[in-house]
Parts: sequence; structure tokens; C-alpha cells
Amino acid sequence: MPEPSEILSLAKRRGFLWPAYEIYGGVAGLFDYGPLGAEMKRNIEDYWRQLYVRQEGFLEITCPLLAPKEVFEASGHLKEFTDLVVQCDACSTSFRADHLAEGLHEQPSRLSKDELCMLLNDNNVVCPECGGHLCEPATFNLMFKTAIGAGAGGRDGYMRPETAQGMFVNFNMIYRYAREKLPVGAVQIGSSMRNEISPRQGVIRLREFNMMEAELFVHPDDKSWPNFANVKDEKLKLLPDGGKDTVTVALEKAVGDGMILNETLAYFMWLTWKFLSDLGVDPDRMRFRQHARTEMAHYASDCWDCEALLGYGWVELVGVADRGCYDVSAHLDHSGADLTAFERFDSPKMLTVDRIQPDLSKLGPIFKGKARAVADKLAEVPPDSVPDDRSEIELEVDGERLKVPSECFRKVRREEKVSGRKFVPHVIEPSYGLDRILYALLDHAYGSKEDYVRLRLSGKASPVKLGVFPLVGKDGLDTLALEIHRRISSLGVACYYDDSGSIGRRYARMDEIGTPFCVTLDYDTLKDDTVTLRDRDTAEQIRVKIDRLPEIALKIQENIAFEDLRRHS
RNA sequence: GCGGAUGUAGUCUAGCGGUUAGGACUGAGGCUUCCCAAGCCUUAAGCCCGGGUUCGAAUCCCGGCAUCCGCACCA
Repeated sequence: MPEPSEILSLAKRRGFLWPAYEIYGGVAGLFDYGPLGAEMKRNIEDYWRQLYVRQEGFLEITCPLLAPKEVFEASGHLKEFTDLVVQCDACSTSFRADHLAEGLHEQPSRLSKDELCMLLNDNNVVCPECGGHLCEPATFNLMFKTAIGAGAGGRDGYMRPETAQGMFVNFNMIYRYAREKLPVGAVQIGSSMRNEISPRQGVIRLREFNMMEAELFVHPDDKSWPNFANVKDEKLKLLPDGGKDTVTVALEKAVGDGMILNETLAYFMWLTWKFLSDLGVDPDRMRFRQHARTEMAHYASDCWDCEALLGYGWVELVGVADRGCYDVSAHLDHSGADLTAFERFDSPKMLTVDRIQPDLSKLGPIFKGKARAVADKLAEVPPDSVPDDRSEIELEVDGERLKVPSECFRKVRREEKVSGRKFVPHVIEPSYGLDRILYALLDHAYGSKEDYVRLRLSGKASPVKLGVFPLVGKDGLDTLALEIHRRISSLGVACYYDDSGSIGRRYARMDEIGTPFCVTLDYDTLKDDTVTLRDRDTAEQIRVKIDRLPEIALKIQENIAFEDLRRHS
């Protein structure tokens, strides 16, 4: 297995990844994508779009990175994404306050700052390292805070720690766009930010990172998936919660046995497996690990991480979770917006309902300006709680207790037609770490033998698809090679022209950045319009007609194997 | 955030208080016109940042930043 330092060295040298702002000393957790990295990142994004947007019909949206505070009050990030940290005055060691309160309270992580502070003081908790005095707990939130707008009129804002919230808050728009049908999926590709305490491991833990997230809104009682039948016999490598070893199980069995919670979750786990292996993550170094109950976020009912074995150990590349109704409900509650789907009954139901009907002509003279508010409150009173002979109702309106005499309202019984019901959709979320996936592709593609480095990137992932060389830069070979380069480039295929140095050196340069094939023009080319096509992994060559090159170039993007090209040559 | 180690061209590295910081690879230009990092010539590029000690600092000391390894943290 290659050392991460070898890969990062190559990535820097050849223009995949650069430490950001390096001339100013760099910043931990920030990386630039160089030209090859940017190209490769886009290849990954494009294939993901191909699967999610084109094939599965998800709707791509793009939301701002910056969001107002309210979004994260609702999502729970402001509360849950915050750690309370205490520091020892004597030895300066930091501890999480809720960890120190372990055993003093049932759920210390749920306590507020003041409550925790009191709890620690009352119990005379001292530094576990040296017994020194501890300072007051300080909050550390992993979100980057900023102000939207200037001065006192400015509004508290945060940089999003995930792209998901943009899709949840837009559920009503997405649902309407989809003409009120479920399931409906939304996707978003973009960056998110977390102020990690200690970023490590190259691009594995970044402070600004790229995500490709999908949020599939489904009916809570129907988590089946139409395409599931087509893939039910496909197998996945699973490491279930509590299991010691991975098991290879067919999707249908995994769902049937209750190992994976539902069909939809299983389907997208399979799609993830296909996506990653097509791009070039080695299936032998890939697995799905189920989150333990304690590890799972409080809202999730099942969660599987797709992990790859890298130089750093097993690293999560993708998380596929059933988030239930948590997120949409949270935004519904905080915003008051109607983030529900509507389910039409087979036939409308006639219901007999009792209601309190306010009489505004009586309320007006008594309550004056408050009459409307009183009426609204009256309408919310459960009719069953009001006996028919009750002479008045006590209400709290805007913090004021009022007595409403019985002549101000009537209890009425009505027949109502109910044609369906509203419900909050559940969400299945496949969430992809783009930077980690790109790194995993480099890691699994990397091979070196006696200082000769070869990246066996897939045709889909490789930043350059084809190298084009004149064997010698004269006798018209160079101009013809440039002409071929231009023709292939105009198809939108990334190819690279090189006429400097020996031919071997040029092949070596392409091998090092993972270019699958190279074509070389020689003197035979001038006679019979053929070029040599060289395979990166074997260095074998075949001769092909120049006219076939555009077709071949396009097929490289579909991972065509050299053997297939040889067979048709 | 804590503890330890490290920081010299794009990469790898020599240097151990005293000339103009040396080499290899890579890059660029040329010769060679050649099918797997060949050879020759030319050329570009570096002491992480800031302070201190000293006649003199890449070298010693302090602070910062960054990287790596442990610990902690990690939706």
C-alpha cells in the first residue's frame, strides 16, 4: 500500500492537489485543486450526475454556502454541532465538559452551558490529569460564523456544514416542481465548511470540502424502489453493526433478513458501490459498515458508511442514511412553512367534526383590537374540552389571561369532506465526500516500481484521456499530430500533445498522471494513415487508423479495455 | 487542543557557527530524429515566517505557521 506522503507528493508535483495559500505558510485543512485535480474532480461530478440526475431522475439544485442562523437553529447544528470545552488552569489540557460530567447526569451532552458549569462546580470536578482547577466551559462550534450585512442591521449567518439543508428547506419548491409526486429526489454538488479542531490526513479532513449529496423524499410507509427488482441479486460487502467480519450478501436477502432497513436504502448502497467501482475504487478494498446505535445521529434509523481501505486505514467515502422525517419536520416547526406532501385517499371521506366557531360580532365590542387574536385562539380549542353548558372559556392571548363569555362562540357540528391527508416525507440520504473519493482513486491507482510511477486511473476518472505524440518533431509528423490533437479536443475529450524529449519520457509523463492510452505518429503514418496506440498498463501497442481515433477517444471515457480495442483493430 | 518529531529549488537530499548553500531527479531551450524516464550543451529554481544570541546563523535559542506520529475530537 502506498504511503500517503508518496501520493500527496505526486499530487503536488503533477498538479492534482496543492496546499492552499502556500506562499503565506499554508492553512491546515485547505487545499487547492490544480489543473489535473480540477479536471478529475469534474469527471467524478459528471459521472455522479449521469447516475443520479440522468439515470435516476433526481433534480439538481444549487443553494448558497451562506445561510442565516435560523436554518441551523432548526437543523440542530447550532446546538448539536457545538462542543463545550473546559481547560485546566494548571496544565492547560482541554477536555470536553460533557465527558467530565459523565456519571453525574443521565445525559450530560443534552445540558446547557450554565447547567454543565453548575454541575461541574457542585461536584468539585477537577482536572483528571493533574487535579488542577478548571476554567469555565467555553463553547466551540464547528460552524464558521459570519455576519450577513453591515452594522446593527446585520444578521447572524453561518457557512453551511453540509449541503443537505438547502434541499430540506426547499422541499415545498421541489415537491411542487415535481408536480406533487413522491418519491422525489434532489441533489446538490458544492462545498461546505467545518472549523475542524485539528485537520489531518491531507484531504481526508478539510475545513472546506466538497460534497455530492442526494436527498430522496419518500412516503414514510413506502420505502420500496422501482429499479430494485433489477438489482436484487447483486451482492454487497457488508459489515453489520456488531459483526466482526464482512459478509457478502445479495440485496434482496439483506433487506429480507432485516440487515438493511429498506429497499431504497439498499438500492442506493448498490448504486454507490457501482459508482465507486466504475470510477476505480478497488472493490477488494471497499466495504459498507453499519453505524452502531450509539454512533448514529439521534434522528437516523439506519446508516451505512461506504468505506475504502487507504494508506490512512478505513476511510468513509459515502454515507447512506435513513434520516426519517427529522430534518423536514424541524424546518416545518421552526419556519411554519408547509413542508408536507399530500396523500389523496382512494375516495374522499366524509367526517363529522366538531368545531368552536367564534362570533366576531360579539368579540369585537368586548376585546376591541385583540378580537382577531382571541378568535384565532378560540378556534384552536379542542371542542371536546368544552362542555355544552360552559358559560365561559379561559384563554391566554399574547401572555394575557382572558375570560371569553359563551355568547362569543358556538360549538358546531359539521360534515366535512376530506379528500386526503398531509404528511411529512421521510428522507433517504446518500452523501458523498468528493475530495475523499478523489484521494481514494489516487491511492488505489498508485503503483511504483523502481521509481517508475504509474497511476492506473480508470478512463472515467483520468484527467487526460489520450496522449498524442509525433515520434519526431519534423517531416510533418508534428503538424499532423497537432491536427489530431485538435480534432479530439473538439469532441470535448481531454487529450495532451507532447513533442519534447524522448518518446519514452513522454510515455512516462502520461503514465504518471494516469492517462490510459497514447497514440504516436511515425513514418508509417505518412504512408498508411495509421498510428500506434499504446496501453498504459502493459505498454503494448496496436496500430489503428487515424479515422478511428475520435471514436476510440470517446470510448476511453466509458472505461473501454485495451483488449476490446485490440479485438476490433 | 495536548505531547513528540520534522521543516534547504517542483521532488528527494548534502550541510552540523565562518568563502558565492552542493548534488540528483524534474522543468525550460537546443543538439540528437529516436517507440518506452538514453546521451550531450545551455538554463531556471531553494534555507517556512518573525524575533533573539553572535563579529558572523540554513546551523544555536524563543515565538508563530505548516507537516508527520501518538492522544483527544470527528453527523
